[in-house]
Amino acid sequence: MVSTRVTAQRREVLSALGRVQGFVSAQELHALIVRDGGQIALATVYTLLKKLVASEEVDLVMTDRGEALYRRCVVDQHHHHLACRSCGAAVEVDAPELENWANEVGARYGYRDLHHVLELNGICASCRSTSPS
Amino acid sequence: MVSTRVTAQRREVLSALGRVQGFVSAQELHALIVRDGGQIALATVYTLLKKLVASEEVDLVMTDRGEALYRRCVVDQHHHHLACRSCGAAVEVDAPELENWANEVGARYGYRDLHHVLELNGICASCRSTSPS
DNA sequence: TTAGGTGCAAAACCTTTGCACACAG
DNA sequence: CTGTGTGCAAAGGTTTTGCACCTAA
Repeated sequence: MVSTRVTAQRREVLSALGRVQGFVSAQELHALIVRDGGQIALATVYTLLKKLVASEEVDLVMTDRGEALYRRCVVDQHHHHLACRSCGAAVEVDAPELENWANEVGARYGYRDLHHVLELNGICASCRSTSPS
Repeated sequence: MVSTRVTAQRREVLSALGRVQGFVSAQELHALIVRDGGQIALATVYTLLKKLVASEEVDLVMTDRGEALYRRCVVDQHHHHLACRSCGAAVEVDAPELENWANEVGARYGYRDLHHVLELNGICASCRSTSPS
């Protein structure tokens, strides 16, 4: 069976994600949980986050340094991210037209069961004023 | 002095970047160069790519798996791919509206130097008739 | 009872670094 | 000559995996 057990660790991770605003790395999340008295292994944090991302309960963004940042999904529908390559600040963006366009294109070429991934990134205003480059 | 020497390796990297469409990882680029008879160390590929990114001659994006992907900076519009998850067959697709939309969204949130990566995938017609999943 | 969850440590991964040698300018 | 570039291997960081034990349902 593909059930999902409610363990203390799972509760800790979800709780910690709820206590944080914005994105957090797996390591930071683990540190936060332990710091607050929770008991959980780093590997378990990774495992849980991976599942949460797979089930679309958590958003994932990558840093320029190759670090994964996680955040509890705010919006319930399919959306994309506009992320800052410098500080990681991200905004959720809807792209209704894109969804339609993707399906049209897929249909045109006979593709079914379509998925799409869109990643938008740039340098946000505050980073531009902070680091003159 | 901060000069830039034209070495065989540097030429190889630039040449390889030119031969590739879209984004490539450092490792793939290294493999490509070696495969084509070039002689270069993986570490050197990383070193060169890092410099090229710093000097804005090359674009950088991160994968969900924490892998860095590089692409030679080009001003002309790029295209996207519609790939089959089963057999890998891919079609090149233009998305002129997407380019505009991406820039609009970026501007709305004060983001500059925008990049975007769009990946479309599905199951192609021939795979659907061949393998009944 | 039993299948999924957890912890630990080792392994896998990509990337960076230290240092000696090579070579473009 | 000079100092940048290169190669190698070892080290760095993050994430995954193997395996034995644990536990929610």
